[in-house]
Amino acid sequence: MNSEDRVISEECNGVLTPIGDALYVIGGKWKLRVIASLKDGSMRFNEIQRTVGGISARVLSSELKELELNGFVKRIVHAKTAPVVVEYELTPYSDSLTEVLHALASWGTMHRDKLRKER
Amino acid sequence: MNSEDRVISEECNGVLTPIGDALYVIGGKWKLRVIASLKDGSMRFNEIQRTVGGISARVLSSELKELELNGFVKRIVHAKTAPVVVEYELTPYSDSLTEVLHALASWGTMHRDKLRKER
DNA sequence: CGGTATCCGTTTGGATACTG
DNA sequence: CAGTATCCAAACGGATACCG
Repeated sequence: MNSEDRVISEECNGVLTPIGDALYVIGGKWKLRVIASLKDGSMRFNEIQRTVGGISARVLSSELKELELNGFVKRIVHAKTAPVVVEYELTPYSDSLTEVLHALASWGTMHRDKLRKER
Repeated sequence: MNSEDRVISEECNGVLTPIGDALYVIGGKWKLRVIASLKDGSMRFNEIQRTVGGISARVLSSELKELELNGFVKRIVHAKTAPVVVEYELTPYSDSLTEVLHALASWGTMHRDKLRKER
């Protein structure tokens, strides 16, 4: 990349890189939905699966690992119980996503209304 | 789904469905980036490809078709030119995504800063 | 330039069974 | 319950060639 290309891609549209960064971490079909579902409080594995709906255990498991790795979710094992109870809860850092979640949810609502009226 | 389940999934967390709706339409790796890149004004195919970066012609072509179908983008053919010139521009409806794009971009910026400081 | 067609490896993700 | 293992189908997506 030469200096003129940099001018084009960074000066003219500095929003592309941040959006790319964001999608890299919270993009995909499930991550935001898992986070949103935990907004109401901590939940157990099968509970999340039921709440999110349509996600398989295998996929949910890997999503939760990534979310933990990126600091959005904390995995809590209540030891000394049999069978073991595991809970997932949001970290304070996940609060930083409030605006994103709100914007997305309200856009989704608006869009669905629009489609309904068009039909 | 019985009525009690409905209470759980709709009343306790009515945000999941809208988020699902939104991701269905503007989710994926590229759609928001293509829209963001067109914010600065209409562009031609290869221009978009260069600006977005990392997207192949085949994929960009199919993304643009979906975006057109969903009313975010308008395809404009300047006829009577040889070779034909095609431009893509955002529709007024794509303005409804301003908040989403802004929230995502500013979160991305914040997150990148956070990672940089942690290293 | 603005794409489309084809090929093909990679990734995603569902279903099912299984384990501690 | 909280996952993991395996298998397998479908989707994604890059590379390349090609067309008007």
